[in-house]
Amino acid sequence: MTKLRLSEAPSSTRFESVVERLRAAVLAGEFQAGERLHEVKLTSRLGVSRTPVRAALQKLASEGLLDYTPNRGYTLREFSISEVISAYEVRAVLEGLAARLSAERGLNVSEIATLQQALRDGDDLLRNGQITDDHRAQYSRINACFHETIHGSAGSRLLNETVYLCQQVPVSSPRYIVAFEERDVRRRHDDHHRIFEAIFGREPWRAEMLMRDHVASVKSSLVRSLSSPAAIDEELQLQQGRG
Amino acid sequence: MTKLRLSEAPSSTRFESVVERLRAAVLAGEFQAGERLHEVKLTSRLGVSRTPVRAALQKLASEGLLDYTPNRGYTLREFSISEVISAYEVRAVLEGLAARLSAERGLNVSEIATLQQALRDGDDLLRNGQITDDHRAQYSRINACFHETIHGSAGSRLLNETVYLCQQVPVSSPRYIVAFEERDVRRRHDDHHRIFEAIFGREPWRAEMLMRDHVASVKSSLVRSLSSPAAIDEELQLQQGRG
DNA sequence: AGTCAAAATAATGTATACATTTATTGGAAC
DNA sequence: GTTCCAATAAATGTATACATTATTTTGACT
Repeated sequence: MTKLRLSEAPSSTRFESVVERLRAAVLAGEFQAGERLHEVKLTSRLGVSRTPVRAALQKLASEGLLDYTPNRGYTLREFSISEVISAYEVRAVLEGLAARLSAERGLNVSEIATLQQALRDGDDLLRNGQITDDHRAQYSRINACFHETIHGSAGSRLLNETVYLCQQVPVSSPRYIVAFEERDVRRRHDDHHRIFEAIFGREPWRAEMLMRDHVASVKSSLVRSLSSPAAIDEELQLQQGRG
Repeated sequence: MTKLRLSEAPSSTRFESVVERLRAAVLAGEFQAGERLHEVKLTSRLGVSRTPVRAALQKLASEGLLDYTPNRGYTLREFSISEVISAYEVRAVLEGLAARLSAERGLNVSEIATLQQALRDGDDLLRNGQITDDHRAQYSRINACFHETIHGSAGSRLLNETVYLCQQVPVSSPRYIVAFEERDVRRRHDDHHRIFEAIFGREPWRAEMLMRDHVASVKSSLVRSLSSPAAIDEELQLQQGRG
């Protein structure tokens, strides 16, 4: 019945399409921080009526990307550096919890297979000497798969939803892992091996601690990269648009 | 300009009013778990058009109270006992993080005053021998004030939003603290004193650990109370409506 | 009787007109 | 020139008609 899709669901409704297009526009920096997003202007820009636009704005606000004030509409939220950094802190404790719950509950065979495959894929990718941008992009997918499998195996929908919210904070998204250096990638892949062992071996406390430090290390890398002025400019563009 | 209000903002718009009324209806158990919430039926029931009803449904779905499927509408989400319990786990790690960040950053004078007042109010309330239901209701407010002040002092909006989501899980709301026994209330008030000391004394690690265990102890009490079959029935009503 | 398909029904998705609130503009009073 | 208020413009809030999709019903065919 439904056509075979390569990646995601096809946004059957205009509302969903507008959500994706608006989010992409925001993340691409097409609006300034604090800028107001007028419904009617977006209407002409996106070629749909106000109804799906309004719904999309509400959804993006619920994801934390926009601010909303009754009778005054939506504005692009400002993300301070400290807010971005603390998003990693939040994600670290949540993913740590996911690892602990997963270890307490135990992995099923499907989850074990997926995680082991992700580990092997990572091994293969990092075996060769040099790491290209393409490698980094591939590893980003493997990394997402590894983490998502653990989130899922924790068995808490609320936990999944809160982790999702953390990843909606602009620079906090896992895909920005491509910005990191080679030794960081290798180190994090080693982390994955140890985390899997801890969960597989039913060591909740160790799994939590390892995962927590694993995610927090991304924060550290970000802070380190933000130490150079050029990097700060770069990140600020991503966060706040090219204001 | 704006009139003085006793508690909350007055929901100037129909949309906000519908959100509150619908949420109250859901928490009062006026719908069954998995039941569909038809827009048109709610329209006649609430006396407004579909537009604010749709927006309200979307908001409640974003809070995790409803499920949504495109072209098929909204249904009341089912909350399993394990989901409710893990909501406390999530809240525990998040509030633990809030305490740590608060201790790292330091309390300002206003926050110190608020927390000390909450501690004194609790002391006064618990000094007298017996604890009535009215006392419990009062303590519930004091408790909320204490925790909210710490969340705020952590300085992370994402953290506040994720904690809010945890509290939207039906039975997980702090107001259900009234269900607990007297010695639990006293024990938790003692926790508050120690947590304040840890934050005030800039001991991040200790503050996190204490707060985490503090919130997790609520989970333990809930699990204990769920051990008796009668209590299980009671909680299930709260969760799933009187289906 | 059972199964399947087409028609009818009813729900959600969308566009749009109107209502209400907010923001802007212009001018009178000081 | 500044301040304030009224008038205007423009934005969001709401209702509703229509479009599209999902569900149910009906009836023909096996």
